[in-house]
Amino acid sequence: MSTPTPKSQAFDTETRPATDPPVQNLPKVRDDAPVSISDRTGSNRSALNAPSESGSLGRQVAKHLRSRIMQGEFSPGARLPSETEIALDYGVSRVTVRTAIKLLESQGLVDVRHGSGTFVSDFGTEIKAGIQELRSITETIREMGFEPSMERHKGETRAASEHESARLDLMAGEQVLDLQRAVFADGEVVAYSYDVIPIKTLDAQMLERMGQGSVFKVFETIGITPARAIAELHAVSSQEIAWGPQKPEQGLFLLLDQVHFDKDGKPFMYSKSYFVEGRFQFVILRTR
Amino acid sequence: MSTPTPKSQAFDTETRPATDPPVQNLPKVRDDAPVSISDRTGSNRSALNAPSESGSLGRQVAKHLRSRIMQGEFSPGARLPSETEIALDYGVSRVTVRTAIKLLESQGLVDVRHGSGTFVSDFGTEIKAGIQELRSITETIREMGFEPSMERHKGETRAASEHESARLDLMAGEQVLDLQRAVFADGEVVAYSYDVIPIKTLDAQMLERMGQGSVFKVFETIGITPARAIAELHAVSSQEIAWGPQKPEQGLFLLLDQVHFDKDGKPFMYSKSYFVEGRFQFVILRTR
DNA sequence: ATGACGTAAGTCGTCCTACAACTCAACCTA
DNA sequence: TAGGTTGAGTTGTAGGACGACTTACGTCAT
Repeated sequence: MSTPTPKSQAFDTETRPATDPPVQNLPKVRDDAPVSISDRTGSNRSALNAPSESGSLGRQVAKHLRSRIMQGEFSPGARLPSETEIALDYGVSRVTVRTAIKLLESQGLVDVRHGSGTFVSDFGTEIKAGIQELRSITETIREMGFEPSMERHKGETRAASEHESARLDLMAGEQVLDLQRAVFADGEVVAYSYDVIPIKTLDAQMLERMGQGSVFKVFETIGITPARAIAELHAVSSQEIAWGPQKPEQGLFLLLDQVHFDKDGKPFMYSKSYFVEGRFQFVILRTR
Repeated sequence: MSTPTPKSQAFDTETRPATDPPVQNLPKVRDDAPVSISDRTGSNRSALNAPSESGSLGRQVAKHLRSRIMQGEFSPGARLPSETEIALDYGVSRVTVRTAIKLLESQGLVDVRHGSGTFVSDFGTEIKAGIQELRSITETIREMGFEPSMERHKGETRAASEHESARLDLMAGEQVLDLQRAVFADGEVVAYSYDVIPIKTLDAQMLERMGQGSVFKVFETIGITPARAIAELHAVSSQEIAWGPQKPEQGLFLLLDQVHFDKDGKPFMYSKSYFVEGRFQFVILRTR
């Protein structure tokens, strides 16, 4: 990156070809050299450039702030540095910092008070098991301090049911992978997962790998990133759901019936997750 | 407040004086007379100033846009006007519009695409029963197109249990109002609500009014505005919960066990709402 | 001393202006 | 016709300025 095109300044590495100044528009000058600059101690300026493309700057900052909060750098109730300070720290504009903070606020992580400051929400850290955050079950379990594991009970291809076709936006009778697994936390069963995945999005090799570990990991390798899920909640009492030696006696479950969408709005998985009542704490932060 | 301090300028009126080049900078005068100005046709400029104090400008705009979307002015998948247009329409800056849109985005109502525009989310309108939106049950029922009603089954004062004291941050043995009600939609029972409210926040007159209608309405009259709730979800199977002629046979409920907080972070109500399974659709939009 | 009041500094909210980065469709060229 | 280029439109970020609110502190009269 010879002539440092100010694109995403700061966090280097970036899309731009290493070759030369892309002739943007007109004589857009801006001859400043937005790099170098001696590193102030404690600066978070270079902390952002994630693995690869991580969304907008604001989201990157939000992500980083979030992890700082989660790791206890700011304890619940504590005040964050002012927006201006944070902006200087990360080397971004205050506008960007504000979008980041707005995001965290909407997630209930912080609490912005006009004229006073931004404070870490009192719950905040407990919330991380919250449903509204889209993440895989295994991921959630691990963050709660347990060791997740899975056991495949069934994994076969079949034609999609009418209901499934509707949810996944498929042709009638299209083939799907029917995956049934038990989910464990520290060896204790916490949920039974029924996943349905359209075959067409997978090649043969994927089918096997879907069994063990996180399904989402496999999706990532083929460029499918989960962006949203729309979920329905139900209480279920049935003996037909669980299996195996740890099958719970009373057969009472909290059902999360959800369709997953990628960032283009295309559905790529339909799953019913039956959580054994009492083994898993679901928390929702409701805001206005 | 004699001298009309320009507080929330904008609607009604307008920031800039129609007179002449605003001097800005140092001698901060601002001698404008903040009224008049003919109404452009179709302008939403004056649509904001709600009942009274409605939060920041950005939130007001968000609220108004939200209702426009809900009322079908923009159908799912449709593109909203550009940020600049909306800003002109409401007579606010683009920054403000952006904060509003960010809010709607975080609620899953719209979908912002860089370089392309802002689109109404495909689900969007279904979501309005979503849990993460904090609103009273009656409000939710009404928005779903049913007529809500309530029936008080019990309403007495007693000492708070240990568990309740912990949740509500009370002294041991403090008095609370124990309210038990059945919730109906178009005459059909959909939920059983167990509410616990500290007495100290109420006067005698309030106690009666708590019985009928929305509890939140009563709270509003004494200046308590619900800002957040932290809720736990459970599946419950029991015959001890419901009562009355419409008592459901199988006794299967989705329990929303929640503590409500006002904007200062003080808990003011602890409630357990048992929703009769199958009668009420809970939808959650999960995002990352 | 004490309490009411005004003042000033700090911080979030909004505005303005100017670009940068991205998308999409129309156009042009090979 | 196929493919690349251009340009207009839209969201994202920057920077500077000021309004509105909160808080702490100092002043002053009691």
